[in-house]
Amino acid sequence: MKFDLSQTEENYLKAIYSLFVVANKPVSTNKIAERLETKASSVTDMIKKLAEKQLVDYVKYQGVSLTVTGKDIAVHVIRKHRLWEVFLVRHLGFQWDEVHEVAEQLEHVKSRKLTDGLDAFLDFPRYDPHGDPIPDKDGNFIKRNITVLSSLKINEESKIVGVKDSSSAFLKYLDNADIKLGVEIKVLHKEDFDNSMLLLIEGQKISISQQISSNLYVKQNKN
Amino acid sequence: MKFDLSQTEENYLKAIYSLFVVANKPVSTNKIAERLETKASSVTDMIKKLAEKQLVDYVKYQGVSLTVTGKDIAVHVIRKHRLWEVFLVRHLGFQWDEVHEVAEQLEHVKSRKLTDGLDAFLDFPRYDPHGDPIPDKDGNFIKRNITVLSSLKINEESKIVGVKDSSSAFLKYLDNADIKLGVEIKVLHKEDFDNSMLLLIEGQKISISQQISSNLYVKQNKN
DNA sequence: AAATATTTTTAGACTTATCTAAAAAATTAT
DNA sequence: ATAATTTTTTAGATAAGTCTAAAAATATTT
Ligand SMILES: [Mn+2]
Ligand SMILES: [Mn+2]
Ligand SMILES: [Mn+2]
Ligand SMILES: [Mn+2]
Repeated sequence: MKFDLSQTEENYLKAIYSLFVVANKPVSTNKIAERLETKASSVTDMIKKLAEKQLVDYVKYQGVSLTVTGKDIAVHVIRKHRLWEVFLVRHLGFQWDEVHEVAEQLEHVKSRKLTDGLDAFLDFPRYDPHGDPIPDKDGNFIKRNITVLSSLKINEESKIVGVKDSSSAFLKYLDNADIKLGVEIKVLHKEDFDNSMLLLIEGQKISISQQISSNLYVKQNKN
Repeated sequence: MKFDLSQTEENYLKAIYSLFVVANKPVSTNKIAERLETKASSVTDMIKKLAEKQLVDYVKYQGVSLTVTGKDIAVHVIRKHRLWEVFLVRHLGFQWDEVHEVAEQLEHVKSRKLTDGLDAFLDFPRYDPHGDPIPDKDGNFIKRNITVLSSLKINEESKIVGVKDSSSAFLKYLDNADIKLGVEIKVLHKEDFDNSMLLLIEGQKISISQQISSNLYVKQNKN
């Protein structure tokens, strides 16, 4: 079977994929609707279509999960999305909070040669500007050994490697606070009252709320 | 009024634009249908919609032409198409006969920052891989002073600067015959019988049929 | 185990873009 | 100028994707 999916179908697969990754069980109609900013009834209709194409497994009232083919397609779309984000930041002067909307469009362009050519042009980047791993041409991911900053204890040292929330608002906050991916941090203090943290980042002491620390991914230094 | 057109609408504007450029009079429903490989009745429907949005001027049974806004949009889409073609050839290893299909998709991606960023990244190219001029950000074209090779007379010298037919078949023929944009040529002989031409290209004598010579654009050397 | 609340599906309607077949207008030929 | 031909428009259908409102199934309370 030849798979020439619509942008809408691809977006559904991507949504189901990422919801499944966090929940680890069949995804509900409502969750998909919320993610895609549409109505549950529309989701049901689309799911039936995808089930017919054997891209999802669907049991009425029990949620959906991706078939192997469905997952392959979803991962391929994610690959394109993240490669384009790298391109936009590295070569076209985009900020990391500006790339998502454009990548949402570019990820649907269909051309194997384009995707793999872009990958090679960028020298096979392994992470996108938000620290998310980029699947290779066979759909293989790097499985990251990652923790959320808020779970670190006092005096633990680690490196900031990603963002959980990649909204423009959050990313701009990080820019202003001079918090970048790749920098080493040390937890100096944790406030019991509001769970805020005092960090040492590149010689600077910075205090961040739990809202912030729970949306930053870190990789702990082995010691 | 905000213009967020569908890909289909943009393709109609582009088709009307290029048909108008050659005909220099309102474009017929049938011509548009042929160009877009659709049916005349579908074209009539779409034209009505575009007329309502004031992107085309339309008089029943008398054909369509673009309004100023419609033309601006069409030219902007053409700009994107050609910029992407340059990118694909220069940076992703595409051949000039491979770019069109992908550019047809990329031209519909909406982001001013993307288009202008790409333009700057490419160092503001003035021509695409087929020799077609690229409109600048304000929609201004270079008006080329161009002739068709078949109209040259014996002993006239000129430079190949573009292709009229940019089908993959024709472009591949040119590759095989080692006929590239930018090379100087001289007309050695014209055959009365079939209008074929004997050319001198980079020291080589090459004979080409009229089918070929009438699809190559040249710029005559001033002497 | 019923009653209540929530989630999911169905039914029917709407929009965009397309098609075929028929009607209307314009063009060309006689 | 009439007739024949071609082009263009209209009418009515279809498919994709969406919506609202109502019905059905599932989950939660009591
Ligand atoms: Mn993104
Ligand atoms: Mn990203
Ligand atoms: Mn092209
Ligand atoms: Mn071109």
